[in-house]
Amino acid sequence: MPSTAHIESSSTAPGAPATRRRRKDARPSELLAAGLEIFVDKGFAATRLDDVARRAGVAKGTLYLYFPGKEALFQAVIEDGMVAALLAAEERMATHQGSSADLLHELLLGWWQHIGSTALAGVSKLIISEARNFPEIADYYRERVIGRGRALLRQALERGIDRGEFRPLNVEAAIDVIIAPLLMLAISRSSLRLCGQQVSPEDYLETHFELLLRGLQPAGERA
Amino acid sequence: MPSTAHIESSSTAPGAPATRRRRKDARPSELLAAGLEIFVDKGFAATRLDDVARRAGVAKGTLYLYFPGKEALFQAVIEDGMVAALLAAEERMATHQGSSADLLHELLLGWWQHIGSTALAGVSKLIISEARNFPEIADYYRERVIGRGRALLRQALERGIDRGEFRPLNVEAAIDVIIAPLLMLAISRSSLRLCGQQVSPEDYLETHFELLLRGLQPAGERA
Amino acid sequence: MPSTAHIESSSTAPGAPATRRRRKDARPSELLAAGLEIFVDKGFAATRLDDVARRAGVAKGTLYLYFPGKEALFQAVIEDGMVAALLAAEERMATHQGSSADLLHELLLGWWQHIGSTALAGVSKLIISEARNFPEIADYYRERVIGRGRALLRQALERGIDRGEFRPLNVEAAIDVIIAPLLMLAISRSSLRLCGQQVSPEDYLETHFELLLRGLQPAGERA
Amino acid sequence: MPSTAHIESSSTAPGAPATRRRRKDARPSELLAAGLEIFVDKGFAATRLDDVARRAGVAKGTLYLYFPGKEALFQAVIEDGMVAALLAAEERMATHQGSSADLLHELLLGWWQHIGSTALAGVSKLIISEARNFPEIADYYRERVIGRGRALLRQALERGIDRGEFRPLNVEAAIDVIIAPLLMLAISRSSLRLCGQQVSPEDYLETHFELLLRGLQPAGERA
DNA sequence: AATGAATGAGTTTTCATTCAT
DNA sequence: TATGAATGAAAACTCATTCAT
Repeated sequence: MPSTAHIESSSTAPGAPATRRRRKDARPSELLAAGLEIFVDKGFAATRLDDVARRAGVAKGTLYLYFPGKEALFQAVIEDGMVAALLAAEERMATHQGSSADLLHELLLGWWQHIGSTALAGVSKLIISEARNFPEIADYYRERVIGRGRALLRQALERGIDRGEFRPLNVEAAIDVIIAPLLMLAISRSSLRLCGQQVSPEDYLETHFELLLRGLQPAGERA
Repeated sequence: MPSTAHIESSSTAPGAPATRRRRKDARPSELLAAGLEIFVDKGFAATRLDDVARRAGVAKGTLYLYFPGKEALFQAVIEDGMVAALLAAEERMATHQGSSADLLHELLLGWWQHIGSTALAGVSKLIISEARNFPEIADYYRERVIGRGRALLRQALERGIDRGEFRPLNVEAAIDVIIAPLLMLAISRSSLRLCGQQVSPEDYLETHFELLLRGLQPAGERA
Repeated sequence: MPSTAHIESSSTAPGAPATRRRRKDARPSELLAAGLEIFVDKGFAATRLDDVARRAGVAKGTLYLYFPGKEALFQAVIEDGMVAALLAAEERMATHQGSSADLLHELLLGWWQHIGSTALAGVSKLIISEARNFPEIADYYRERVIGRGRALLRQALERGIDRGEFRPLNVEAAIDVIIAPLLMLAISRSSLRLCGQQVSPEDYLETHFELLLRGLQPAGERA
Repeated sequence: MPSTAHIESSSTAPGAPATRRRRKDARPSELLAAGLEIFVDKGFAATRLDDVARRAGVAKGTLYLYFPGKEALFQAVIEDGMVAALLAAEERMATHQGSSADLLHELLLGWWQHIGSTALAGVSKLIISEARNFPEIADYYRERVIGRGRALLRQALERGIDRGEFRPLNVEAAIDVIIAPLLMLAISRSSLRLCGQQVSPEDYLETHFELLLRGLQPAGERA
């Protein structure tokens, strides 16, 4: 329901024929949304296709009209989520003009607004839970999604270091350290608020940013 | 209930009779270890008890002599892991005398040495993956394990702030932000190195610590 | 019920309007032909109505406009095949004037030309495969088709015996023995050439006839 | 039930322990027998594994302890039947000493006694019905079983021709023609007595033999 | 008339759990 | 205690049949 990956072009012009045309084209995304929800909730093995179908408002058999099987649905769910996440990420990168600190801030908040706080956050938990059972999917996710995110951060960090805004440091390690709290936030929300939930996501992210910014400052500068 | 899953060989006391030590005690821990491994690998639902038994070197039926069912085994595995983790944590807290920075460093490294790098790390992934399916377990874990870890960190942070070694900040949020990279490291190792694996765990942790320390420094001080 | 399955193009009368002849009549025979092909190939249970429809070039739903269900289609296919086979057989029996041996030869070859070598041969395999699942159909087939064939042979044999062209023998048993190679040939072609296929159908039938003729000769006569 | 392919060595010495040992070793052949019966009756697709299990007196799941799936059971059933049939055939071939006519007679009757009249006859129907769905099985059957039968007949015919007992003729075609009534008899019994059933199998075979023998006689000889 | 999306009963298959040995 | 054969409930998947368009 929330943020279905495909932004349904339900915008059939107001004057369009009332003929509620066969659901054919809407179905897949309804199923994907339902699948995402339940897969995230229960995991792959514990998810019953019957439940997915019911949540999507169709019968079990209908699901098989659109996906050849459980695994295919799972893959489609992930892929769909990834595509949406990447689209969201790309948009973020509109050439930024401010300071590197601002850019960083922008990245963190942007992630939260367009991914972390949406249903897409669940994909992360899913990948983590099922990585061992679906290594190819995990690989793909690491390359495409994580990789993209890392690249964005790398750009920001390196620019900051070049400009003397940030102190030199082990960039790759830093990237991972910066991403971790984001992923944990996403996971936590999909899991059962294991951590990072004693405070609001906003405070959490703000604190993360503050610590990070000071942590990156060149020696001798003031906060 | 049955003690540690991993620190086996505890009773191979030199003077012990060559006769195999009472299997009764050994079996459960072998089963727990096998269970942990496979549950972490596959998740609860996808784990076949048959596989667990085989890995433990017993027949499927034997498992039922020690645990009333799959779920009970799962709970025992988690509990066992948690107990071990807590024991490891407590030992760490021997009244520390150095600076708060040192204490923090000690906490991070200690976690790595006694938990993050051991099989116990898998428990985190397990909890995350199954939290929604076993809310009580997740609750318990959050209170006991995460809670304990948070308490340790809180102590360290508050002491540092009190002593003027750290700047004042949103402690609860900071705790979460500090823990996140640790959890991600643990999870990552149990999953398929989704992140935090471009660099060695040591570099990763060191970078985390460096960033953190500077991030915590009172304004005006030099790194 | 609807006539022959295969002798299509019957009404392409020269003077017919260019407008496609009423489809209504054509559909069933297309469906029957498609049904025969696939039922023979896969058997009743393994045949998907979807495939039959596709092969007939219509949608699955269309099939239900002409037949109330799968079983009805099956029955119609068999019936249609039987009717066609009987028509073919009757034509053969135009009062024959030659020797009984010639008549026999005529019967065997005629069977081959009008049934054995056509799609109708498949019906035999179908009946054999499904007899136990559709006893009424098998009964009907035995009475009508096999019975008719047996009658033709009986006539020929008895005429030959009466005229002294053939030796007296157990006519009923002989009929079965004579028919068997024909049926096996038909079946074999619909199955996967299990036997009777080391040689051409023509040689096979010729050898059958030769053996038979000598076998029927009165004692003391030369071949 | 009749003629289970594996002659169960139930011959556990009379004094053996009464301990009805786990059925483990008896199960497969019970399942094969049950499978043969039902597969022959219904065909592959229409056979429910549940029924096979029930007929074998076990639960559905048990079947899977011995065969990985429906298709595997099917293959095993065929293979088992073939092995038994071949064994029966080989025994028949004890060096025969009489006339070629006697040998032929022996072959036909022997086939009836050891195959045609037993449950093995059903395998033929099965192969014919399912040849198109399981081409490899059909191929194997043609080579091994039919091929073996043809070889036996070929030997007999060629010997007879060499000795002048039979007239020269197209041996390969003759083989097929001779086998056909046997196969039809077997099939007929497994199907619904479509033919060859107006008379007893014995009369049928006797008539077949008589016709055949006369049909094979050198020109000029008396019956 | 024709279509093909949707349905759900029916089968195959898996696996936690039981229990006789 | 330990075993592993047996069970059957539960879930994936198929496909004949229906029906709104």
